[in-house]
Amino acid sequence: MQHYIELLKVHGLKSTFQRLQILEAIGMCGHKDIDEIYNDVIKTHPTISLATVYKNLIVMNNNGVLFEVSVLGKKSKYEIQKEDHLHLICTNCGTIHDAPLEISFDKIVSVENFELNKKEINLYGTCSNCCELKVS
Amino acid sequence: MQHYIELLKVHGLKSTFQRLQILEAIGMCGHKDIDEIYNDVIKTHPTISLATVYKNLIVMNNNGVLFEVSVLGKKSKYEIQKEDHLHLICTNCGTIHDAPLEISFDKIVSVENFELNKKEINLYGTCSNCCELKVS
DNA sequence: ATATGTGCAAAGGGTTTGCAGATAT
DNA sequence: ATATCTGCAAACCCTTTGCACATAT
Repeated sequence: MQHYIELLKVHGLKSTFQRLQILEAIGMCGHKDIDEIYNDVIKTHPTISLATVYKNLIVMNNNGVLFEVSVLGKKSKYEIQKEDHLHLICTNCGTIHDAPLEISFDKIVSVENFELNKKEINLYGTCSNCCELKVS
Repeated sequence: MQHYIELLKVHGLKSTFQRLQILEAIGMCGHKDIDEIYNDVIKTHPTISLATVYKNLIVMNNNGVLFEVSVLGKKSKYEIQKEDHLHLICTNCGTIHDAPLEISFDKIVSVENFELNKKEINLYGTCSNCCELKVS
């Protein structure tokens, strides 16, 4: 909680109850799309507006408080600012799992003279949980 | 042209003039979003409907003829089926440049027991062209 | 011959916007 | 005190859908 207040302050955003609830909802499981966030937040704040969630995701994304993770064919999910990692996206159950990114793109970036700002490494497939279910 | 007819046939889709034009438009520069494709195709086929372009992008994507490349904050672009590669996406001019993907994700995938089906590696930044323009 | 594809127009639905009142600093 | 944020409702507009006609195989 205090942590999120700091995070918002660092990025020049006011700490509203709504923003903190949104961050709590995302932090709980790592990655959530707007509907999951909204359905989570209305439990503790029944009068929050979906428009407010939209506005805050945009503003917090623009200010680097959280990041959008695009998911092919689905709505984007959002995660809280964290160090470099890749995403294992299960196309069966929809969960996203973070994994360490031990890869450097220095070579290709220097060859292409590309000024790198942001990486999005998404691997799609079936997670271990869903693999087990398929077998049994 | 003949190449695209084959490509469609291999994936069980009929070769219509509209589909071939869409593939031509994409093939011309590698990556295009729906509006760019539509604006290209109407030059040679003024009566094509935007709905037809939508339907065909969906159907050709589902059948593996082409692939969707998600671009954060913008509309997805589409590319024709090709071997593994990564994308250098310029946030200034919007162009996407392909680069070889000399990386294996075998290790992380086996550690996580993940059944990998599809990779999307997108690097965002400023391309060499736009870098030069900024300096001068 | 017939399963598919196309074009049109309308429906649908997610996202954005404007504004008055509320809130954080 | 005041700049910012929230909630509501309406507007927006991208995307999808249904249907009659056309086309590929």
